[in-house]
Amino acid sequence: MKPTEPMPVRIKIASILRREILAGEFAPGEELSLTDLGARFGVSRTPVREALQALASEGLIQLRMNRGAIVQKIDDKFIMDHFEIRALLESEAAARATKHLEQLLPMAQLHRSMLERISTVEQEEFVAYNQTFHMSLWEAADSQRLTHFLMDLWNGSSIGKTTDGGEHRVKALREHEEILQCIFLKEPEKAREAMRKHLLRSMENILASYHNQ
Amino acid sequence: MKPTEPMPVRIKIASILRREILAGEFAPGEELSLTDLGARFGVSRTPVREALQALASEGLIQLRMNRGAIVQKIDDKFIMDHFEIRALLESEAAARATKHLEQLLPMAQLHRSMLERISTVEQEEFVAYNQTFHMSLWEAADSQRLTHFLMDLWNGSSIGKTTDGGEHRVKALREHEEILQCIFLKEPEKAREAMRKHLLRSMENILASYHNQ
DNA sequence: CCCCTAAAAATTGTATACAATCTTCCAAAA
DNA sequence: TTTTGGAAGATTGTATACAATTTTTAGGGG
Repeated sequence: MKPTEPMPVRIKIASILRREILAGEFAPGEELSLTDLGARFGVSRTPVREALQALASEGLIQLRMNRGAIVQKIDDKFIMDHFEIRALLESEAAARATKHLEQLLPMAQLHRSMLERISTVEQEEFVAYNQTFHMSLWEAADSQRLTHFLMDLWNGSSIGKTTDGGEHRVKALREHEEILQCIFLKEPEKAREAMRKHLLRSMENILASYHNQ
Repeated sequence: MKPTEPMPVRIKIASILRREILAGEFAPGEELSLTDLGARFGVSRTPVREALQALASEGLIQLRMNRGAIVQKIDDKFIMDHFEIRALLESEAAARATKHLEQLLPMAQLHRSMLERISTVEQEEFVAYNQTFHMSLWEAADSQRLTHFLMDLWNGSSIGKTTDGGEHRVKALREHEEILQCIFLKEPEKAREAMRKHLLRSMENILASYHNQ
Protein backbone atom coordinates (compact mmCIF):
# COMPACT_ATOMS: atom_id res chain seq x y z
CA MET A 1 0.00 0.00 0.00
CA LYS A 2 1.15 3.49 -0.72
CA PRO A 3 2.25 5.28 2.45
CA THR A 4 1.15 8.73 1.33
CA GLU A 5 0.09 9.67 -2.14
CA PRO A 6 2.46 12.23 -3.63
CA MET A 7 0.48 15.22 -4.78
CA PRO A 8 1.71 18.36 -6.46
CA VAL A 9 1.62 21.28 -4.08
CA ARG A 10 -0.59 23.22 -6.46
CA ILE A 11 -3.30 20.53 -6.17
CA LYS A 12 -3.22 20.56 -2.38
CA ILE A 13 -3.37 24.34 -2.23
CA ALA A 14 -6.17 24.45 -4.79
CA SER A 15 -8.14 21.91 -2.74
CA ILE A 16 -7.75 23.88 0.47
CA LEU A 17 -8.65 27.19 -1.13
CA ARG A 18 -11.57 25.61 -3.01
CA ARG A 19 -13.05 24.29 0.21
CA GLU A 20 -12.54 27.59 1.97
CA ILE A 21 -14.10 29.61 -0.83
CA LEU A 22 -17.11 27.29 -1.03
CA ALA A 23 -17.42 27.44 2.76
CA GLY A 24 -17.68 31.20 2.48
CA GLU A 25 -14.48 31.87 4.41
CA PHE A 26 -13.54 34.70 2.09
CA ALA A 27 -15.54 37.84 1.51
CA PRO A 28 -16.88 38.10 -2.04
CA GLY A 29 -14.44 40.21 -4.02
CA GLU A 30 -11.66 39.72 -1.51
CA GLU A 31 -8.22 39.89 -3.08
CA LEU A 32 -5.89 36.93 -2.87
CA SER A 33 -2.21 37.80 -2.69
CA LEU A 34 0.33 35.33 -4.03
CA THR A 35 2.90 36.39 -1.46
CA ASP A 36 0.50 36.12 1.46
CA LEU A 37 -0.83 32.73 0.39
CA GLY A 38 2.70 31.49 -0.24
CA ALA A 39 3.71 32.57 3.25
CA ARG A 40 0.60 30.96 4.74
CA PHE A 41 1.26 27.58 3.12
CA GLY A 42 5.01 27.82 3.47
CA VAL A 43 5.69 27.54 -0.25
CA SER A 44 6.82 29.87 -2.97
CA ARG A 45 4.49 31.85 -5.20
CA THR A 46 4.80 29.47 -8.14
CA PRO A 47 2.52 26.64 -6.97
CA VAL A 48 0.13 29.16 -5.40
CA ARG A 49 -0.13 30.91 -8.72
CA GLU A 50 -0.88 27.63 -10.47
CA ALA A 51 -3.51 26.79 -7.87
CA LEU A 52 -5.22 30.14 -8.43
CA GLN A 53 -5.25 29.55 -12.18
CA ALA A 54 -6.96 26.21 -11.59
CA LEU A 55 -9.58 27.81 -9.35
CA ALA A 56 -10.13 30.50 -11.97
CA SER A 57 -10.78 27.83 -14.59
CA GLU A 58 -13.43 26.43 -12.25
CA GLY A 59 -15.01 29.85 -11.93
CA LEU A 60 -14.37 30.18 -8.20
CA ILE A 61 -12.14 33.21 -8.54
CA GLN A 62 -11.42 35.81 -11.19
CA LEU A 63 -7.92 36.48 -12.47
CA ARG A 64 -7.24 40.00 -13.63
CA MET A 65 -4.18 40.80 -15.71
CA ASN A 66 -1.46 42.19 -13.48
CA ARG A 67 -4.03 42.86 -10.80
CA GLY A 68 -4.33 39.69 -8.79
CA ALA A 69 -7.31 37.49 -8.07
CA ILE A 70 -10.66 38.19 -6.45
CA VAL A 71 -12.97 35.54 -5.06
CA GLN A 72 -16.36 34.90 -6.59
CA LYS A 73 -19.50 35.46 -4.54
CA ILE A 74 -20.90 32.10 -3.47
CA ASP A 75 -24.57 32.52 -2.74
CA ASP A 76 -27.79 30.57 -3.23
CA LYS A 77 -27.92 31.51 -6.88
CA PHE A 78 -24.40 30.28 -7.47
CA ILE A 79 -25.24 26.97 -5.82
CA MET A 80 -28.52 26.58 -7.71
CA ASP A 81 -26.92 27.38 -11.04
CA HIS A 82 -24.14 24.96 -10.23
CA PHE A 83 -26.51 22.11 -9.47
CA GLU A 84 -28.68 22.88 -12.47
CA ILE A 85 -25.66 22.32 -14.70
CA ARG A 86 -24.67 19.21 -12.82
CA ALA A 87 -28.22 17.94 -13.13
CA LEU A 88 -28.24 18.49 -16.89
CA LEU A 89 -24.98 16.63 -17.40
CA GLU A 90 -25.39 13.90 -14.85
CA SER A 91 -28.93 13.16 -16.05
CA GLU A 92 -27.48 12.65 -19.47
CA ALA A 93 -24.92 10.29 -17.97
CA ALA A 94 -27.66 8.30 -16.27
CA ALA A 95 -29.58 8.07 -19.53
CA ARG A 96 -26.52 6.89 -21.41
CA ALA A 97 -25.61 4.40 -18.72
CA THR A 98 -28.60 2.28 -19.77
CA LYS A 99 -26.48 1.21 -22.71
CA HIS A 100 -23.62 -0.20 -20.64
CA LEU A 101 -25.21 -2.17 -17.84
CA GLU A 102 -22.36 -4.63 -17.46
CA GLN A 103 -20.02 -1.90 -16.27
CA LEU A 104 -22.42 -1.07 -13.47
CA LEU A 105 -22.49 -4.50 -11.84
CA PRO A 106 -19.70 -3.92 -9.30
CA MET A 107 -21.24 -0.65 -8.20
CA ALA A 108 -24.69 -2.24 -8.04
CA GLN A 109 -23.30 -4.86 -5.69
CA LEU A 110 -21.78 -2.20 -3.47
CA HIS A 111 -25.14 -0.44 -3.55
CA ARG A 112 -26.99 -3.55 -2.37
CA SER A 113 -24.47 -4.00 0.41
CA MET A 114 -25.18 -0.43 1.46
CA LEU A 115 -28.93 -1.03 1.46
CA GLU A 116 -28.45 -3.87 3.92
CA ARG A 117 -25.99 -2.16 6.23
CA ILE A 118 -27.10 1.47 5.97
CA SER A 119 -27.91 1.79 9.67
CA THR A 120 -24.42 0.85 10.74
CA VAL A 121 -22.10 2.36 8.12
CA GLU A 122 -19.80 5.18 9.08
CA GLN A 123 -20.07 8.55 7.41
CA GLU A 124 -16.73 8.05 5.71
CA GLU A 125 -17.81 4.80 4.09
CA PHE A 126 -21.04 6.33 2.87
CA VAL A 127 -19.20 9.23 1.29
CA ALA A 128 -16.94 6.79 -0.52
CA TYR A 129 -19.95 4.76 -1.69
CA ASN A 130 -21.73 7.88 -2.87
CA GLN A 131 -18.72 8.87 -4.93
CA THR A 132 -18.47 5.38 -6.39
CA PHE A 133 -22.17 5.43 -7.27
CA HIS A 134 -21.95 8.66 -9.21
CA MET A 135 -18.61 8.09 -10.87
CA SER A 136 -19.57 4.59 -11.95
CA LEU A 137 -22.52 6.08 -13.79
CA TRP A 138 -20.24 8.62 -15.44
CA GLU A 139 -17.94 5.87 -16.60
CA ALA A 140 -20.87 3.82 -17.87
CA ALA A 141 -22.02 6.82 -19.88
CA ASP A 142 -18.92 6.16 -21.96
CA SER A 143 -18.01 9.79 -22.63
CA GLN A 144 -14.61 10.95 -21.50
CA ARG A 145 -15.75 14.48 -22.12
CA LEU A 146 -18.81 14.12 -19.89
CA THR A 147 -16.75 12.48 -17.14
CA HIS A 148 -14.23 15.30 -17.31
CA PHE A 149 -16.78 18.05 -16.84
CA LEU A 150 -18.65 16.15 -14.14
CA MET A 151 -15.40 15.70 -12.25
CA ASP A 152 -14.98 19.46 -12.29
CA LEU A 153 -18.52 19.95 -11.05
CA TRP A 154 -18.05 17.30 -8.37
CA ASN A 155 -15.14 19.23 -6.87
CA GLY A 156 -17.34 22.30 -6.68
CA SER A 157 -20.22 20.45 -5.06
CA SER A 158 -18.71 20.20 -1.59
CA ILE A 159 -20.46 23.25 -0.32
CA GLY A 160 -21.38 23.87 3.28
CA LYS A 161 -21.22 21.35 6.08
CA THR A 162 -20.31 17.78 5.19
CA THR A 163 -21.90 16.28 8.29
CA ASP A 164 -25.59 16.00 7.54
CA GLY A 165 -27.65 13.68 9.66
CA GLY A 166 -28.29 10.06 8.69
CA GLU A 167 -31.70 11.06 7.34
CA HIS A 168 -30.15 12.43 4.17
CA ARG A 169 -28.26 9.18 3.63
CA VAL A 170 -31.43 7.12 3.70
CA LYS A 171 -33.13 9.43 1.24
CA ALA A 172 -30.10 9.46 -1.05
CA LEU A 173 -29.92 5.67 -0.94
CA ARG A 174 -33.61 5.35 -1.88
CA GLU A 175 -33.08 7.74 -4.77
CA HIS A 176 -30.01 5.83 -5.90
CA GLU A 177 -32.11 2.69 -5.84
CA GLU A 178 -34.73 4.30 -8.05
CA ILE A 179 -32.10 5.54 -10.49
CA LEU A 180 -30.51 2.12 -10.71
CA GLN A 181 -33.87 0.45 -11.32
CA CYS A 182 -34.63 2.80 -14.20
CA ILE A 183 -31.20 2.16 -15.65
CA PHE A 184 -31.36 -1.61 -15.40
CA LEU A 185 -34.85 -1.55 -16.89
CA LYS A 186 -33.25 0.36 -19.76
CA GLU A 187 -35.47 3.37 -19.40
CA PRO A 188 -33.14 6.27 -20.21
CA GLU A 189 -35.71 9.06 -19.84
CA LYS A 190 -36.95 7.80 -16.49
CA ALA A 191 -33.33 7.43 -15.33
CA ARG A 192 -32.65 10.97 -16.47
CA GLU A 193 -35.58 12.31 -14.50
CA ALA A 194 -34.75 10.27 -11.41
CA MET A 195 -31.17 11.55 -11.42
CA ARG A 196 -32.37 15.09 -11.86
CA LYS A 197 -34.72 14.78 -8.91
CA HIS A 198 -31.95 13.26 -6.80
CA LEU A 199 -29.52 16.07 -7.51
CA LEU A 200 -32.01 18.86 -7.02
CA ARG A 201 -33.07 17.39 -3.70
CA SER A 202 -29.42 17.09 -2.64
CA MET A 203 -29.09 20.72 -3.59
CA GLU A 204 -31.94 21.64 -1.24
CA ASN A 205 -30.10 19.80 1.48
CA ILE A 206 -26.91 21.71 0.80
CA LEU A 207 -28.73 25.02 0.63
CA ALA A 208 -30.29 24.30 4.01
CA SER A 209 -26.97 23.41 5.64
CA TYR A 210 -25.44 26.43 3.94
CA HIS A 211 -27.99 28.69 5.58
CA ASN A 212 -27.39 27.20 9.01
CA GLN A 213 -23.73 28.09 9.02
CA MET B 1 -8.32 52.66 -29.28
CA LYS B 2 -5.91 50.08 -27.93
CA PRO B 3 -2.96 49.51 -30.27
CA THR B 4 -2.48 45.85 -29.37
CA GLU B 5 -4.26 44.02 -26.63
CA PRO B 6 -1.84 42.90 -23.94
CA MET B 7 -2.31 39.21 -23.28
CA PRO B 8 -0.44 36.96 -20.88
CA VAL B 9 1.93 34.69 -22.76
CA ARG B 10 0.28 31.64 -21.25
CA ILE B 11 -3.03 32.58 -22.91
CA LYS B 12 -1.47 33.03 -26.32
CA ILE B 13 0.41 29.75 -26.09
CA ALA B 14 -2.68 27.94 -24.86
CA SER B 15 -4.67 29.33 -27.79
CA ILE B 16 -2.10 28.23 -30.34
CA LEU B 17 -1.72 24.76 -28.86
CA ARG B 18 -5.49 24.39 -28.49
CA ARG B 19 -6.04 25.14 -32.13
CA GLU B 20 -3.25 22.79 -33.18
CA ILE B 21 -4.52 19.96 -31.03
CA LEU B 22 -8.08 20.38 -32.30
CA ALA B 23 -6.75 20.52 -35.86
CA GLY B 24 -5.14 17.15 -35.28
CA GLU B 25 -1.59 18.44 -35.69
CA PHE B 26 -0.35 16.24 -32.88
CA ALA B 27 -0.48 12.49 -32.80
CA PRO B 28 -2.79 11.16 -30.07
CA GLY B 29 -0.62 10.37 -27.06
CA GLU B 30 2.25 12.50 -28.30
CA GLU B 31 4.34 13.92 -25.49
CA LEU B 32 4.68 17.66 -25.07
CA SER B 33 8.00 18.79 -23.65
CA LEU B 34 8.14 22.04 -21.70
CA THR B 35 11.66 22.74 -22.90
CA ASP B 36 10.86 22.09 -26.55
CA LEU B 37 7.69 24.19 -26.51
CA GLY B 38 9.50 26.97 -24.68
CA ALA B 39 12.20 26.97 -27.34
CA ARG B 40 9.59 26.93 -30.10
CA PHE B 41 7.73 29.96 -28.74
CA GLY B 42 10.86 31.72 -27.55
CA VAL B 43 9.77 31.85 -23.92
CA SER B 44 10.73 30.13 -20.73
CA ARG B 45 9.08 27.00 -19.39
CA THR B 46 6.93 28.86 -16.87
CA PRO B 47 4.21 30.24 -19.16
CA VAL B 48 4.29 27.06 -21.25
CA ARG B 49 3.68 25.04 -18.14
CA GLU B 50 0.74 27.25 -17.22
CA ALA B 51 -0.68 26.93 -20.72
CA LEU B 52 -0.49 23.14 -20.51
CA GLN B 53 -2.30 23.19 -17.18
CA ALA B 54 -5.07 25.25 -18.77
CA LEU B 55 -5.36 22.80 -21.67
CA ALA B 56 -5.44 19.93 -19.20
CA SER B 57 -8.34 21.57 -17.37
CA GLU B 58 -10.16 21.68 -20.71
CA GLY B 59 -9.50 17.99 -21.24
CA LEU B 60 -7.37 18.47 -24.35
CA ILE B 61 -4.24 16.98 -22.81
CA GLN B 62 -3.41 14.83 -19.83
CA LEU B 63 -0.90 15.90 -17.19
CA ARG B 64 0.95 13.08 -15.48
CA MET B 65 2.86 13.71 -12.27
CA ASN B 66 6.54 14.20 -13.05
CA ARG B 67 5.98 12.63 -16.44
CA GLY B 68 4.92 15.40 -18.75
CA ALA B 69 1.81 15.85 -20.84
CA ILE B 70 0.25 13.73 -23.58
CA VAL B 71 -2.31 14.98 -26.06
CA GLN B 72 -5.83 13.61 -26.09
CA LYS B 73 -7.12 11.78 -29.11
CA ILE B 74 -9.49 14.03 -31.04
CA ASP B 75 -11.80 11.86 -33.09
CA ASP B 76 -15.44 11.80 -34.14
CA LYS B 77 -16.48 10.50 -30.75
CA PHE B 78 -14.67 13.31 -28.96
CA ILE B 79 -16.36 15.87 -31.18
CA MET B 80 -19.80 14.30 -30.79
CA ASP B 81 -19.47 14.07 -27.03
CA HIS B 82 -18.27 17.65 -26.95
CA PHE B 83 -21.26 18.94 -28.90
CA GLU B 84 -23.69 16.83 -26.93
CA ILE B 85 -22.55 18.59 -23.77
CA ARG B 86 -22.66 21.96 -25.46
CA ALA B 87 -26.14 21.18 -26.72
CA LEU B 88 -27.35 20.28 -23.24
CA LEU B 89 -26.02 23.47 -21.69
CA GLU B 90 -26.72 25.88 -24.50
CA SER B 91 -30.26 24.54 -24.87
CA GLU B 92 -30.78 25.33 -21.24
CA ALA B 93 -29.44 28.82 -21.88
CA ALA B 94 -31.89 29.30 -24.73
CA ALA B 95 -34.76 28.15 -22.55
CA ARG B 96 -33.77 30.50 -19.76
CA ALA B 97 -33.29 33.41 -22.15
CA THR B 98 -37.07 33.53 -22.62
CA LYS B 99 -37.16 35.20 -19.22
CA HIS B 100 -34.90 38.12 -20.16
CA LEU B 101 -36.00 39.28 -23.57
CA GLU B 102 -34.95 42.89 -23.10
CA GLN B 103 -31.28 41.89 -22.93
CA LEU B 104 -31.61 40.28 -26.33
CA LEU B 105 -32.78 43.33 -28.24
CA PRO B 106 -29.35 44.59 -29.42
CA MET B 107 -28.40 41.13 -30.64
CA ALA B 108 -31.79 40.72 -32.33
CA GLN B 109 -31.17 43.92 -34.22
CA LEU B 110 -27.76 42.69 -35.37
CA HIS B 111 -29.45 39.47 -36.39
CA ARG B 112 -32.01 41.27 -38.54
CA SER B 113 -29.23 43.26 -40.15
CA MET B 114 -27.53 39.99 -40.98
CA LEU B 115 -30.68 38.57 -42.50
CA GLU B 116 -30.82 41.51 -44.89
CA ARG B 117 -27.14 41.57 -45.83
CA ILE B 118 -26.23 37.90 -45.63
CA SER B 119 -25.27 37.61 -49.28
CA THR B 120 -22.65 40.34 -48.99
CA VAL B 121 -21.14 39.95 -45.52
CA GLU B 122 -17.54 38.85 -45.16
CA GLN B 123 -16.68 35.66 -43.35
CA GLU B 124 -15.05 37.62 -40.55
CA GLU B 125 -18.19 39.63 -39.86
CA PHE B 126 -20.34 36.53 -39.85
CA VAL B 127 -18.06 34.84 -37.34
CA ALA B 128 -18.31 37.89 -35.09
CA TYR B 129 -22.10 37.93 -35.44
CA ASN B 130 -22.31 34.23 -34.70
CA GLN B 131 -20.32 34.69 -31.51
CA THR B 132 -22.50 37.63 -30.50
CA PHE B 133 -25.63 35.58 -31.13
CA HIS B 134 -24.57 32.73 -28.90
CA MET B 135 -22.98 34.75 -26.14
CA SER B 136 -25.94 37.11 -25.93
CA LEU B 137 -28.12 34.11 -25.23
CA TRP B 138 -25.75 32.94 -22.54
CA GLU B 139 -25.86 36.32 -20.90
CA ALA B 140 -29.63 36.43 -21.13
CA ALA B 141 -29.76 33.05 -19.40
CA ASP B 142 -28.55 34.98 -16.36
CA SER B 143 -26.27 32.27 -14.98
CA GLN B 144 -22.64 33.16 -14.52
CA ARG B 145 -21.92 29.49 -14.03
CA LEU B 146 -23.57 28.49 -17.30
CA THR B 147 -21.76 31.26 -19.18
CA HIS B 148 -18.46 30.14 -17.71
CA PHE B 149 -18.82 26.53 -18.83
CA LEU B 150 -20.15 27.51 -22.24
CA MET B 151 -17.15 29.77 -22.75
CA ASP B 152 -14.92 26.77 -22.11
CA LEU B 153 -16.88 24.68 -24.58
CA TRP B 154 -16.83 27.49 -27.12
CA ASN B 155 -13.04 27.53 -27.13
CA GLY B 156 -13.04 23.82 -27.80
CA SER B 157 -15.56 24.08 -30.63
CA SER B 158 -13.16 25.47 -33.23
CA ILE B 159 -12.44 22.11 -34.74
CA GLY B 160 -11.41 21.53 -38.32
CA LYS B 161 -11.50 24.08 -41.09
CA THR B 162 -12.98 27.47 -40.32
CA THR B 163 -13.74 28.29 -43.95
CA ASP B 164 -16.98 26.53 -44.75
CA GLY B 165 -18.94 27.65 -47.77
CA GLY B 166 -21.67 30.26 -47.58
CA GLU B 167 -24.27 27.53 -47.53
CA HIS B 168 -23.63 26.80 -43.90
CA ARG B 169 -24.08 30.46 -43.05
CA VAL B 170 -27.53 30.60 -44.58
CA LYS B 171 -28.60 27.49 -42.73
CA ALA B 172 -27.18 28.78 -39.46
CA LEU B 173 -28.94 32.10 -39.93
CA ARG B 174 -32.27 30.37 -40.54
CA GLU B 175 -31.79 28.29 -37.42
CA HIS B 176 -30.88 31.35 -35.41
CA GLU B 177 -34.07 32.94 -36.67
CA GLU B 178 -36.10 29.98 -35.49
CA ILE B 179 -34.42 30.02 -32.09
CA LEU B 180 -35.08 33.72 -31.66
CA GLN B 181 -38.72 33.33 -32.61
CA CYS B 182 -39.22 30.62 -30.01
CA ILE B 183 -37.51 32.76 -27.41
CA PHE B 184 -39.47 35.92 -28.14
CA LEU B 185 -42.69 33.90 -28.14
CA LYS B 186 -41.61 32.77 -24.65
CA GLU B 187 -41.62 29.12 -25.51
CA PRO B 188 -38.67 27.76 -23.54
CA GLU B 189 -39.05 24.12 -24.55
CA LYS B 190 -39.31 24.93 -28.23
CA ALA B 191 -36.29 27.22 -27.93
CA ARG B 192 -34.41 24.43 -26.22
CA GLU B 193 -35.17 22.02 -29.01
CA ALA B 194 -34.36 24.53 -31.74
CA MET B 195 -30.99 25.28 -30.19
CA ARG B 196 -30.27 21.60 -29.82
CA LYS B 197 -31.04 21.00 -33.49
CA HIS B 198 -28.89 23.96 -34.49
CA LEU B 199 -25.87 22.74 -32.58
CA LEU B 200 -26.14 19.15 -33.67
CA ARG B 201 -26.41 20.22 -37.30
CA SER B 202 -23.37 22.48 -36.85
CA MET B 203 -21.62 19.45 -35.45
CA GLU B 204 -22.39 17.47 -38.59
CA ASN B 205 -20.85 20.30 -40.56
CA ILE B 206 -17.72 20.24 -38.45
CA LEU B 207 -17.49 16.47 -38.65
CA ALA B 208 -17.68 16.66 -42.43
CA SER B 209 -14.97 19.32 -42.71
CA TYR B 210 -12.93 17.35 -40.20
CA HIS B 211 -13.07 14.28 -42.45
CA ASN B 212 -12.02 16.25 -45.50
CA GLN B 213 -8.75 17.36 -43.97
C1' DC C 1 -9.30 71.43 0.70
C1' DC C 2 -9.13 69.03 -3.60
C1' DC C 3 -6.83 67.40 -7.57
C1' DC C 4 -3.12 66.32 -10.38
C1' DT C 5 1.60 64.46 -11.03
C1' DA C 6 5.52 61.66 -10.25
C1' DA C 7 8.44 58.83 -7.60
C1' DA C 8 8.45 54.84 -4.48
C1' DA C 9 6.56 50.62 -3.04
C1' DA C 10 4.20 46.60 -3.85
C1' DT C 11 2.43 43.05 -6.87
C1' DT C 12 2.17 40.32 -10.84
C1' DG C 13 4.44 38.12 -15.19
C1' DT C 14 8.40 35.82 -16.86
C1' DA C 15 13.06 33.82 -16.65
C1' DT C 16 16.40 31.21 -14.41
C1' DA C 17 18.30 28.21 -10.72
C1' DC C 18 17.92 24.34 -7.89
C1' DA C 19 15.71 19.92 -6.15
C1' DA C 20 13.28 15.78 -6.85
C1' DT C 21 11.65 12.25 -9.83
C1' DC C 22 11.67 9.50 -13.78
C1' DT C 23 13.98 7.37 -17.89
C1' DT C 24 17.70 5.38 -20.19
C1' DC C 25 21.45 2.60 -20.67
C1' DC C 26 25.13 -0.33 -19.56
C1' DA C 27 27.41 -3.70 -16.92
C1' DA C 28 27.37 -7.63 -13.98
C1' DA C 29 25.17 -11.75 -12.29
C1' DA C 30 21.98 -15.62 -12.84
C1' DT D 1 20.56 -14.63 -23.22
C1' DT D 2 17.89 -12.49 -19.87
C1' DT D 3 17.46 -9.87 -15.86
C1' DT D 4 18.62 -6.64 -12.38
C1' DG D 5 20.88 -2.78 -10.22
C1' DG D 6 22.42 1.59 -10.34
C1' DA D 7 24.57 5.62 -12.18
C1' DA D 8 24.05 9.31 -15.72
C1' DG D 9 21.05 12.05 -18.20
C1' DA D 10 16.74 14.23 -18.98
C1' DT D 11 12.44 16.13 -17.38
C1' DT D 12 9.29 17.89 -14.21
C1' DG D 13 8.23 20.46 -9.59
C1' DT D 14 9.44 24.25 -6.74
C1' DA D 15 12.11 28.32 -5.36
C1' DT D 16 14.25 32.50 -6.35
C1' DA D 17 15.64 36.42 -9.30
C1' DC D 18 14.50 39.85 -12.48
C1' DA D 19 11.26 42.75 -15.42
C1' DA D 20 7.04 45.06 -16.11
C1' DT D 21 2.82 46.86 -14.50
C1' DT D 22 -0.07 48.70 -11.04
C1' DT D 23 -1.00 50.87 -6.67
C1' DT D 24 0.28 53.94 -3.16
C1' DT D 25 1.84 58.09 -1.45
C1' DA D 26 3.98 62.46 -0.98
C1' DG D 27 4.16 67.05 -2.74
C1' DG D 28 2.96 71.06 -5.40
C1' DG D 29 -0.46 73.84 -7.82
C1' DG D 30 -5.12 75.37 -8.28
